[in-house]
Amino acid sequence: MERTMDWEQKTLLNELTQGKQLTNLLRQHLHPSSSPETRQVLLEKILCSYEKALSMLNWGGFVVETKPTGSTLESPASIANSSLGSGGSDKKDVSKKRKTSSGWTEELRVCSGTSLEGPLDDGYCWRKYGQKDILGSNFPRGYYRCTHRHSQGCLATKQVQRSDEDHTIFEVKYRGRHTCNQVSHFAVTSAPVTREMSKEQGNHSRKRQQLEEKQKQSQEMFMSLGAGLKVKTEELDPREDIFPSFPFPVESEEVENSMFANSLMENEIMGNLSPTFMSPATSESNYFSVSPCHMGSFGFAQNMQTSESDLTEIISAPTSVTNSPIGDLDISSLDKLEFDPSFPFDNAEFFS
DNA sequence: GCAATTTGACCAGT
DNA sequence: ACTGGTCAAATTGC
Repeated sequence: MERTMDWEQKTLLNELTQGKQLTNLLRQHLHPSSSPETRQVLLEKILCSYEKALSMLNWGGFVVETKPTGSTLESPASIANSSLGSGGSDKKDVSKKRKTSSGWTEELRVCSGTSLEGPLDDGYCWRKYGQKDILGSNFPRGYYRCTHRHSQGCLATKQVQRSDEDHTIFEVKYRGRHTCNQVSHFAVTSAPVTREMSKEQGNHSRKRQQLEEKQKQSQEMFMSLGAGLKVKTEELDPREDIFPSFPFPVESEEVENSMFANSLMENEIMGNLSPTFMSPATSESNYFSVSPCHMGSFGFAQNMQTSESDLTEIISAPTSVTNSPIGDLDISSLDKLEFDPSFPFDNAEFFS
């Protein structure tokens, strides 16, 4: 019902408020004594907040100018808020409105080719809210939204559908960005828990309760799947891709785009995920300390569509999965920092 | 009893 | 009119 609007407004308000607070912070750090990095970060976050807010207001128009610079700030919430009209249907504003495909920011293919069937989970808690038989598809498409939709107003959603060609492949589309504080251990540990396949397998498990169990499982799964996993991003209309707003796997692409891509990519492609960079501990701790834009900036991955198909093959699931949590962490705006040992989080205090 | 899933209905875009 | 996305009541499971 009106909740949708409330959330949007709330989110919008939060962004604007955040922008204001960050601006104040920046003002405080205008002193010469303050480090330039700090100011830079604050600046980016401020921009991030405002872009989010603006994009929210412009959802329908897809107006988000992203700067191909390192400080990829994009409008996260925009997409998320876009439409997932939550609950209220009777209200004219949002409700059961159907968004065109353009709303989907990312499409991935998760292939679990080995013993363990089912797609990898991205580490978030999803709640299924619908299923549809799609014309021309042998398998139904499942619709999921973030479990924290109501509690935290997280508007992230995803679609999962088994591939006709290869039923071991799950095509996953994401839309919206997680604005919840959810930090999944799966994600961190790259554990794949597959809710989307729950139906097919009749394996319904309540996440929290069985979290640990899953974690184990998924880890094993992950290990076994390892090489066999593939995560592909499919090309979308360039225009539609303006919003690369999805945290999870997409990340791999972003990494490619990012300035530090080279070095990182090398490592990842070679199968050496840099644990240091994405150590769970780091992720989580940073997650909270640097959350202002944590959902915000993954974009620009799309620019890379060029060699996507090839790269994606290379960029094995491990990478994306492993990274997913981080993606959520806000690599975007902090990307540089993440890799800058000098910057670190002694500055994190600013983001409280 | 609560939370998640299922599933038919509803709605809007094409 | 058809199709895809979402809602929400009913169902299921813990």
